[in-house]
Amino acid sequence: MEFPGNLRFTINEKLYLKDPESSELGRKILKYSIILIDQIGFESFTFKRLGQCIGSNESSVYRYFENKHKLLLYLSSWYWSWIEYRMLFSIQNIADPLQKLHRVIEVVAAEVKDDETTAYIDEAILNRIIISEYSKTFLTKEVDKENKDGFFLVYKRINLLLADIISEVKPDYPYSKTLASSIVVGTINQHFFKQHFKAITDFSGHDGEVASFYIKTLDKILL
Amino acid sequence: MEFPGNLRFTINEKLYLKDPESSELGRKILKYSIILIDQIGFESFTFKRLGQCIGSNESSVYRYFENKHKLLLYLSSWYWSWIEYRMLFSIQNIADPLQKLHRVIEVVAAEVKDDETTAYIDEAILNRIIISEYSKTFLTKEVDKENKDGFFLVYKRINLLLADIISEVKPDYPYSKTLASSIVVGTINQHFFKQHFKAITDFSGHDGEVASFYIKTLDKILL
DNA sequence: CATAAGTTAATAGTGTTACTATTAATTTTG
DNA sequence: CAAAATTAATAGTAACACTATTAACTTATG
Repeated sequence: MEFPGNLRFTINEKLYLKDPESSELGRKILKYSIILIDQIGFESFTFKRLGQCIGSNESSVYRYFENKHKLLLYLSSWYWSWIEYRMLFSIQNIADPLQKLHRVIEVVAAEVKDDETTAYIDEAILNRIIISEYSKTFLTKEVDKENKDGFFLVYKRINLLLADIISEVKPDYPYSKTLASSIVVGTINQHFFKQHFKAITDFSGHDGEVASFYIKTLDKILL
Repeated sequence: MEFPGNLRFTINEKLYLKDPESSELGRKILKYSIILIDQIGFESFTFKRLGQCIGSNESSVYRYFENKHKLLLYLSSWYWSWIEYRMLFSIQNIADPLQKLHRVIEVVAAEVKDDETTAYIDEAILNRIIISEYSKTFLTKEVDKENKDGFFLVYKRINLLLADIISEVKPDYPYSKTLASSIVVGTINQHFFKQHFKAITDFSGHDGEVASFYIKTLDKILL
């Protein structure tokens, strides 16, 4: 797949105080927060450590993001926008619904290799962060308020895109949204189990297993 | 369903410093930590606030649990032990594998009404905590170490019990474990979506919807 | 070109959290 | 009943999340 270089997505403005893509320091914050969260985990990640990491300090980071929760929401929005883009790209000019379904599943369920879409965002590492940290963005007491603010819009759009394709494959299927959402979140869970709870998966470790499980399962459910 | 009163489960000893079921204060800690975590969320929950809540203080709580993460793991272990017990109970003397599968799904996927199993644990509230906090117990950098310590054993046992029943229904099905784990974690996700991301489900809000979705889906996959 | 205005970054703080060491009070036991 | 063991509260510490203030540097304007 070939993508235009230096892709940019529109991110909800309420997620940042100053656009991190607009300055050198901002791009450094994005790049190294991804690396640092992956390395030490979101709980141990602090703006102080990030500041040290980029040769700046805490309060400079605070001028871009209100707190680390918003930063994680920003990175997640970026990730899901990138997935959405690739989903739409992968089904361009494809007419057959089943074909579309399979391609879209490949995109959400695939292991991500680093891709040169942007210089300051390493998609492979970001994918690991989403696997282990994404659910923390909505498993909070503020979820309903933040949902109203549109912080989960891109994520929900991806779920509905998949649901629509499911409906194209089988128009009378009554659970397209539930099925879609259980697959999108399911792929993330399975990637985690594959790495940490091997006992409760049948995967042997090679690429594309998660996608192929969901494709086979969907075929049985819908055909 | 009828259960013996005052049920007790064996909880991994590494999860506590002093057995909370062995004293009045300990039982109060269990009871009110469940209520408080549900009320304010796990992030805002502190031992100081819990101490105030039970008319005691912080350091007394620390004599029972090393930190709030271990307390959450304790509560989760209790919850999954209770689910496992009810799963096994529900399939006693049932010979038909498909019947067993359906009953077991009803147990994992059901909304929990308070049950009088124990005086100091409100299962309905605990179920809400599991829905919004359980994944935080394993989405940490310590997961592999804690997995070796057996902190997730009961959870994995439930997944494997379901996988075994799937294999009984269809012995040649190659993904029983993956399917089982995607259902157990899927039910929890769907309950959350039902409450907070209604746009990505097809549920209308009445009881048993999640269970019935998974039962129908499993029937299509396996039969 | 000088100076005001605006932007950026660092210092130094505050209140809270997570956790510990110490001491005081109570209960158990020989 | 005294010694030993257990329990509980006080008082502390280091780190964290976040803010107010000030210093420095850049840009705009008369």
